[in-house]
Amino acid sequence: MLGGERKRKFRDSGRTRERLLQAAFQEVYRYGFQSAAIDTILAATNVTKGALYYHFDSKEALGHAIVDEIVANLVRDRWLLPLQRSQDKDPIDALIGIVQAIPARPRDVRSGCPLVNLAQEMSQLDEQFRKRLERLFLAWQEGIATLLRKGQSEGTVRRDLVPEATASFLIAMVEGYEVLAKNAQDARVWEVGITNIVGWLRSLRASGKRKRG
Amino acid sequence: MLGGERKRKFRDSGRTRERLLQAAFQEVYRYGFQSAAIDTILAATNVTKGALYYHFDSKEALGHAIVDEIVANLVRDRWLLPLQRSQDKDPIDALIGIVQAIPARPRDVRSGCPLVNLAQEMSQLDEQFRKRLERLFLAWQEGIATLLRKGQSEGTVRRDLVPEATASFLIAMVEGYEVLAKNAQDARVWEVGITNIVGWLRSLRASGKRKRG
DNA sequence: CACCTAACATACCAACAAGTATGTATGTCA
DNA sequence: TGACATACATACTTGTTGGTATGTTAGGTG
Repeated sequence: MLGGERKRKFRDSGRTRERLLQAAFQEVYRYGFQSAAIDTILAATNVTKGALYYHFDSKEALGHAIVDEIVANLVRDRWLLPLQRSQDKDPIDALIGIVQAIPARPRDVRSGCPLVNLAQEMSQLDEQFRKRLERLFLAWQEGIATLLRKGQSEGTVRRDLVPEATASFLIAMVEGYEVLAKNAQDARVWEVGITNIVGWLRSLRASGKRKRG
Repeated sequence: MLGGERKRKFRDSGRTRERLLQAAFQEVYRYGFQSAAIDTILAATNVTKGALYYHFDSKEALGHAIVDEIVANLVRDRWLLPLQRSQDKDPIDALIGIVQAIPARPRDVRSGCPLVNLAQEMSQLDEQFRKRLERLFLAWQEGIATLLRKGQSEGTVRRDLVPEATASFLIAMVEGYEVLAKNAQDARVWEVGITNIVGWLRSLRASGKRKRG
């Protein structure tokens, strides 16, 4: 007995917090942090203001939690974990696969990348925000750079390129197209971008392959 | 007599409008459109609310004017005119020069690109904004594509690439790095980006040159 | 069962926002 | 010179915002 799940609809602190975070993320993702309205988040979750301010000290703290928990997880799920999981594959093929797996549904394209959205809006206005976002960017970059280094030592990636700089180049391309596609509100812009990025990725291959040949 | 300039300090409608636009641009550039405060613009210009709403129907109309007049001029001055002026030069060299001429002072890097800032914030929220911004993006892309086409017909640019797609690729790179550098609040990120972009631009050259040898 | 605190709920506030109603001064032209 | 539209100035309204002060209730503990 002692049903762990049943009747846990009320007074489940962790779940309330999680629901607030999710709704807040959606609101911020849509309207930006500054224009995100607390009342909208409350309406979406059927939670009251007292409850929200019990879980989060301020709107700013709520925003920081969104970055630390939700956006960080997105980066992890879409990049860091796939990068780790492809330790045994060809690095370039792995990167191509990851890039092509970025959500390309109209809804995603129209809303843009959460990380870029927040960085663009907040990095100049709130140093706390900026630092948190920079952590994610650096982890992202480092994940790619590590894979590139591995490819270089294995002879599948050109040795003349600097892993960190190349990684940031890839990130810049992805984000740049994300902005373009978002402005165009058109998934085809994104698809063209993917094609171009993939073409560029192929150009990173070492010309004379060592392994397996 | 009839001094055209003297005592034209007051009641100069055009000048008042222009000052409002400039101050509004600065405010929007800094805080974003939604968070830009009319009162701040008024304080910065010593203009009253009645005067502002005489020149602009609404905050939205003010924002549209910023895009149409100020941001459009930035695109024109930094890209379209330089692109036209370099009709006689090697297209790749011209593009490299233009990219390297993008303002890289810390202040510019930290604030980002006005066009990207606005696109990122508004394209999903206000179709009027989006359309105006898209006009600028398309003009930008077309300017680059035209130069690439010229290079292709002259034999200095690779014939296998699609001018429009390549142009948008370049734009995505520039904007992507602009976002990265803005988030890092570090001009060095931008400089690394320029180096990478220039390297990529060189890869667009036709391998065997036809003209001049 | 009593008690206590974590987890909420309600009602309110002060600040600020965009926008407007209305008044006033200025230049122009008959 | 006087009428009149242009170009402003002032004061106000209405709505929204993040935040808070003060309750109330659930649920575990002794």
